[in-house]
Amino acid sequence: MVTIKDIAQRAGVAKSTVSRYLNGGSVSQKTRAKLDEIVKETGYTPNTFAQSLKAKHTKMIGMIIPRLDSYSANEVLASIDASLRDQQYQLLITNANQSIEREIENIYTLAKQKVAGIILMATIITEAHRKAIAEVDIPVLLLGQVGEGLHTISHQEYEAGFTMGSYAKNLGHKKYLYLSVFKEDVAVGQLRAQGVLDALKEGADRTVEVIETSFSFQEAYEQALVILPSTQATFIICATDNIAMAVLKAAHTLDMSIPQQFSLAGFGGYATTSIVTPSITTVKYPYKELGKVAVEQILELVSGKPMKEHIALPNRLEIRESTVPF
Amino acid sequence: MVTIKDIAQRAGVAKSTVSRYLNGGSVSQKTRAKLDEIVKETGYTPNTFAQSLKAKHTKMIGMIIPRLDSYSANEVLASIDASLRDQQYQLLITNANQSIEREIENIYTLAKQKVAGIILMATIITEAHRKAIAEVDIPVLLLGQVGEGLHTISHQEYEAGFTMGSYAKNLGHKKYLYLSVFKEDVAVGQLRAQGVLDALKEGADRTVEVIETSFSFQEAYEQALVILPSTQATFIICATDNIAMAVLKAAHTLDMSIPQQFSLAGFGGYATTSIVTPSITTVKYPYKELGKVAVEQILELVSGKPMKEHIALPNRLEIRESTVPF
DNA sequence: CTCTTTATTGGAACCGGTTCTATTTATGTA
DNA sequence: TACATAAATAGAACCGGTTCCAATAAAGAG
Repeated sequence: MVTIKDIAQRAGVAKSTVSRYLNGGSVSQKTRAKLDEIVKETGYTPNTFAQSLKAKHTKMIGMIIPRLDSYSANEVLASIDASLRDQQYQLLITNANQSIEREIENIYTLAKQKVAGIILMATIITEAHRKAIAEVDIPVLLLGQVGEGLHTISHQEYEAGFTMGSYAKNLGHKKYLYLSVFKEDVAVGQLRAQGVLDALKEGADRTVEVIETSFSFQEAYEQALVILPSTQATFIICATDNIAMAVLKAAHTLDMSIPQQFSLAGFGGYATTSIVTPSITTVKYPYKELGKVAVEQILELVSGKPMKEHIALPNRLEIRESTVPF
Repeated sequence: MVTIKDIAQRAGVAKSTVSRYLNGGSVSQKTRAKLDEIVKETGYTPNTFAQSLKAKHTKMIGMIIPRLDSYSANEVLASIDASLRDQQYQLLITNANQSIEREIENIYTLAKQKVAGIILMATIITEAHRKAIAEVDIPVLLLGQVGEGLHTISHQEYEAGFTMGSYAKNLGHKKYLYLSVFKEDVAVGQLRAQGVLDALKEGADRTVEVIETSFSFQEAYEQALVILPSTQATFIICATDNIAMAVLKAAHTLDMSIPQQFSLAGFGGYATTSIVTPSITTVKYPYKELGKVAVEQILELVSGKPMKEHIALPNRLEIRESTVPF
């Protein structure tokens, strides 16, 4: 392997000169030309580790995702990857596999890799998260969830819920079922739910039942099989498209027809919701945009500039076949 | 930041002793106990970069995936991530975004990160691939595709095709349509296709039409909209489940019913194929197993042990609602 | 044609570890 | 008790870069 020393020897200069040449310091035309040639000839590239030993950090951004098979995470990831590339940064992805411990652990692991910044897609923010973030002394950007006092980019969850609730209300339905997720998840379990409920609140002849289910397709499916036969609801709103898909499948299994027996809607804008029959009404989130903004912001943070503590992106209702007037 | 020097000073020993302590060299009970305490107290962890400077490689395995939104890639990824963790290795994921150039580029990038080994999910193996693999001097394991002279773990593609073909033949259909992908893809475009065709070959009253389409859902969908109205086929086999889903959607759009008008089958065992209606007959690939074996093998290679050049995993036909006898 | 000022350059120290060698200390054996 | 052998340790060199400082060379001013 060719090192800076080899280059220096070949060129007959000190290695500090080569280092300056590589990093844009003052070097004469003559030596620059000579080095240009030698570097090209030898195909020399500096050893990243030697560089990072002294440098405070690398040209890498670490990203922690909750699971590898999440549609939304992958959409965001793809966008972040592309944007980061434009800025000559490398993306280092680690998987927390739905475990809070692994999330924390990965923060430290990435810090050890001396990434310049960390983008964290968490589901909940615990004290341990805050402690880790404070300790690593690397900018951390939260994605999707809001963390008091931490830099955050998220979706307008409350508004999404409210939009969906209002849409449903205007269709004239009286009995609603909202399939939510655990409350510890602030973005989905609280804000999104609250938006829906607030929109549907007024009016005495309207009832909204809320049942808690899981992000997992399989679990939601099994629960739906139990709930559907007895529900009075003519409009079912699910906290995620994944849950909506599970309800759809359960309906098929039970031989119930949508939207004849009940309307169905979800959140997320997952690609599959437009493929199934009937296609499912959903709120489409701008994942690509989220990724783009996230990269802009983390790089700002990395370069020491301040950012607004919290940025929330708007979303859009997408009406499809699964919802009809009462 | 606390360094090995600090630890050494506190303990009143040389840093070489601390290094030995950390790496399991010979250290007396007394010093070991003292160091145990000091390390715990200070929360010291060695600087990875300093370690990697001398070490030939790190405890990281790099993985290059073709796209971030591929179901199969994610399944494999999840499994590899878990297995690698068990072995105290870190997984570094990079996305080639369907570009051959980026695949090559990522091989070099990962090499610069001094990963111990690289797992490459490529679609085709070019000369540039071989050149890069030879140059980086790091074990590279091919996943999914077979590369002459390179270490490979793949699926039994031909057998999968043959199984599906035989199954279809036994249902008594006469006219088949096989939606394939570009031939440069050896695993899917050649082997899988050949298996299907070979199974369906014999018999004079049987016809098989082959049309080439794309891995992309959208493109396959648009093509299906054109093909379906005029096809005579009563059994459509798609090279991937993704394509099968596209055909299903096109059928819905065109108001054609499956399996009444034609049977439909795919390959892959994607989760969504069991969710849609009708659920789609497919060949289920053991992604988890593939990941597990891949980790075993790459670690063998990393430790210098030889492996069989080519390992191919078996798969299994999964019969669902979308296919019926003629 | 000197004297400053500025642009280049070389050398040494350093980043935080690992590893080799020589030395000291402990242990076992005759 | 003396001697051989094994275990533990210190010190120095090294990995491949960056950075600081002093020295030299080139350029501009008087």
